[in-house]
Amino acid sequence: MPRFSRPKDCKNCPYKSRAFSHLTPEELLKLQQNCLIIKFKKGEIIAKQGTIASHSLYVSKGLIKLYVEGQNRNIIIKLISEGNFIGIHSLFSELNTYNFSVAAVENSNICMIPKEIFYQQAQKNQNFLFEITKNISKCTNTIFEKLLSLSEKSARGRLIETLLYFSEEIYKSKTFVLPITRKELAELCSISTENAVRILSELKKEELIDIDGKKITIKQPALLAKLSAIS
Amino acid sequence: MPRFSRPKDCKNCPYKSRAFSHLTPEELLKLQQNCLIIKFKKGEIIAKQGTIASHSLYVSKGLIKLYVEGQNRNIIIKLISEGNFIGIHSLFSELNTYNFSVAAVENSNICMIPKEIFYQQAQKNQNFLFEITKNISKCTNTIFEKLLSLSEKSARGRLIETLLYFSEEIYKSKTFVLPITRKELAELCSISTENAVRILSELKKEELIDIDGKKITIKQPALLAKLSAIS
DNA sequence: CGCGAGCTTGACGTTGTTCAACTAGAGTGG
DNA sequence: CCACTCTAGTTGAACAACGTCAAGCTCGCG
Repeated sequence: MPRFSRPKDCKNCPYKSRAFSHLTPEELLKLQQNCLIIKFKKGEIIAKQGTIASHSLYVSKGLIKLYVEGQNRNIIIKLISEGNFIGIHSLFSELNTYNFSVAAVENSNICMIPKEIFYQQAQKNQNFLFEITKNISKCTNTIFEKLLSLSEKSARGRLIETLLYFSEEIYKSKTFVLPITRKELAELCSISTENAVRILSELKKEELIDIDGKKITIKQPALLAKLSAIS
Repeated sequence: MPRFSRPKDCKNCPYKSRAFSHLTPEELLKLQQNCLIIKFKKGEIIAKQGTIASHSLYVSKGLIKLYVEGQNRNIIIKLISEGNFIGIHSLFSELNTYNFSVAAVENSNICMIPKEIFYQQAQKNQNFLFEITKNISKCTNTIFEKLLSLSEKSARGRLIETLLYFSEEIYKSKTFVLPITRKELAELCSISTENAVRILSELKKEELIDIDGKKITIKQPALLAKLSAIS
């Protein structure tokens, strides 16, 4: 099985970005012809901190993590699911090297368009660029929220916040299967693995959640939301 | 003395944004005619967290702080000096309310252009929007760096980093006068005021810096840089 | 069957916050 | 002009939160 391919029909792709709906059929075709879909297996690195951002990256299938390699441990900035660009702001910043790494959390397909083509398109179509700009703004807000969370909340508050994020935003269900390891969960909250495990155990003991391996059930969403807000 | 005025000659303003150099004389004039310069005294609030972003904000004189009001204490995200937009990403995000507050650290002049006018201009002139997009990307990177610093470094490391920032980036001198109080310095590093004072005293005792009230001298920049990186 | 990775728990030390007390200087009103 | 008050700055001590180290456990895989 080939590890890469050309997209067949971007126009009718159910996962395409809203930005692409602003393009003319010709413009879309041009991007399609220059786009490569690369398949990444779980755990594989998609982009590496410090390398030059030569392509736009877009998740067309799967789940990836955007993280920074620290001296001791990594920090996961966020998970990105299908239908979203990855760190698109890096393409527009002065120094165009990635200040983060990207890896596949699940088997994923990534659409890659050369930076120049993407740039040309942004220069040509106002609404496209506008949509990209909004995208970057949203990304800024996400990081902003994370900064606040890190600065204001305790480890417990951040972990609860993350669990609710999975439950409410990603899976939209009170029961879900964590797609990541305990270590990654900890890295996502910027706490130690041991502390993450400890807090999970406490929350179970307090009957706020239920745990069965990677299967987690939110038992008291309202109370947890309150706890996350104040602690 | 009036607290607000219309700009007289944006074209020749020495502090104007690079984005404005992409405008035609007519476009610039239109912005100028719709722009208000508001004078804020030290300590006054320029924009309040939760309110709607109705104008673009630009620092044409002075120094301002962009901060978030927490339950216990504030968190200063960054200081912004003259020649820069303030939280421009808020203008382009879905919900257009500020998720931060802005206040004058020194007496400052702020140029305000109604959002609609600014938007129209962005829609009309490709290069202008492109420059704004780069601006937002840069802002994202700044917050990103702050997030990393907060997650990786100790209080001591963050404080040293901030001192070096003032010395190297803002004042470009080994001796400078802190424009902010100890409390604000602490909020800028996301630590308690007491801890900030304590660390400053330690650094003085260790002969790494010198302190005389708000006047600070960096005595061993290289060593401090090293300390900031690893701690 | 043994090995390693992921997970879990306990013990302990470090870091940083909070509380409390004190000082210095600036501004205010009698 | 002097007492008063308020804020900023400073230092010490107690305490809580969190990370680190160590040990053991389970499960899947070679």
